[in-house]
Amino acid sequence: MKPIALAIVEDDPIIRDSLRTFLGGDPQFELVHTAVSMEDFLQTLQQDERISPSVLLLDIQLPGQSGIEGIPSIKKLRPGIDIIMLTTFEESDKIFAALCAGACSYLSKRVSLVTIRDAVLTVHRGGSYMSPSIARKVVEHFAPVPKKEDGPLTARQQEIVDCIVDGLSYKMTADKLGISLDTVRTHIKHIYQTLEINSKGELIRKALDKK
Amino acid sequence: MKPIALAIVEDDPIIRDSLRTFLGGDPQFELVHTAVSMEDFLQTLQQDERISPSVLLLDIQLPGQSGIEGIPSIKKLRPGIDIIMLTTFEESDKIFAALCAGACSYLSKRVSLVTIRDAVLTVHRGGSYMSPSIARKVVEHFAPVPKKEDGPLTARQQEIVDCIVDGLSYKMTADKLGISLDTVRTHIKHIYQTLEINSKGELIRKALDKK
DNA sequence: TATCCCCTCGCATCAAGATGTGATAGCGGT
DNA sequence: ACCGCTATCACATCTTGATGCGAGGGGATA
Repeated sequence: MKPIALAIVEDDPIIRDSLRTFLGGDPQFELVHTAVSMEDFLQTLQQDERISPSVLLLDIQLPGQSGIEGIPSIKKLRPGIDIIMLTTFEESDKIFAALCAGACSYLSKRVSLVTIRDAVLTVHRGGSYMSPSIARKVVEHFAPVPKKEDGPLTARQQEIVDCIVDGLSYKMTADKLGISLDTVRTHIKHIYQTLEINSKGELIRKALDKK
Repeated sequence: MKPIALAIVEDDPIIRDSLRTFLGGDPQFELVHTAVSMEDFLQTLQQDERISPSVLLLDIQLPGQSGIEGIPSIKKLRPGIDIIMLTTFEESDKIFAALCAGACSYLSKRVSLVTIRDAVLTVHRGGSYMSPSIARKVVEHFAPVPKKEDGPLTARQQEIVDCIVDGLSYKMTADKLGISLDTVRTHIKHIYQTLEINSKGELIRKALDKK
């Protein structure tokens, strides 16, 4: 089994050294690079093509460019790299920003070195490890609340909305539903009042959002 | 420490019994109910208010109503319950459907009983445990691919699109960007030509689709 | 320099949408 | 029988959007 090429970007010397010692001393890993800032790391990747870690432990809070901001640049230079974010805080915003940018795991720094080691192994096997509390935030993103309420619109109103969202004009909608143009207008009026909006654009967005 | 009230819904007698034996024999848990189908379980919840598990292990593949379909009903009867899905397969569709319905963890049945036990404890502490391969699918949902291809629009055009999609009118867009209404119109015109569309509605849908 | 693309702006016109006032009719519940 | 809700339609008015024609300035490039 070839060792896993590993890189670390972390500004705190204490944490950096403890990671370096623990992971670097493990024959499963080969610590190919350690940097103290995004700028540092990116420059190294650019200058030396041979440095190609397969997993990166990346601090989220860095002086200068933050870890999250740097992810796109890293991915551009080494597309296949798997990124594990390390963080002190567990703010939802940061979590989602990091995941959207392309991170594949998100760990609180409070976890043990063993957990971090296992996370690296897991990620390298194509998995993903999340701290439990972070995972919970992620799943809550999918089901913000048992708010499965289908809009407070009547069946007829929903039909009109569907037509509009399908790109039909009022006229075409009227034809399709076999009613008059003015009736469509009236429905739209009521729909706007109900949804507290006032333009077709907002209607389409609302309708598309909840799908 | 009070034991965690636990329920199990699982049709396979072998898995059900092994869960029952292992978890039921652990003093950390109190196994308040075991059902073989959704229908069974829902009926029990309805008939006996006292049965109020705080964590539910729910098979996804059940005869009759599936586990996913049943989640809304369960949540309606016992809103506070934390649901851990158990599954044989790891299809993205099912995973997301379950999470959207309100499940808070998702486990492959291949994992060990110890892992399942730990997942229950984790969930009860307000966390969430995901099998690594499932977690990976979840994170990929956020960053489908480094497919950051911004449409064939110029930077300026994209700014206008963003405004429109944000619900602004041409007038408001013009004000926000500090240009004239006519200029916005001109941009829109070009954007429509480029994207081969001819209405604000289509623009919004296109823009929203690729996000 | 000549050329091309992009951003900017103006005017004009017609279509589409937003909004108000009002009216008729059916259906279900009190 | 009366009330409330929904669906239907009409007319009027004003705003917004779609589109065509034209034009000047700036930057990049051949």
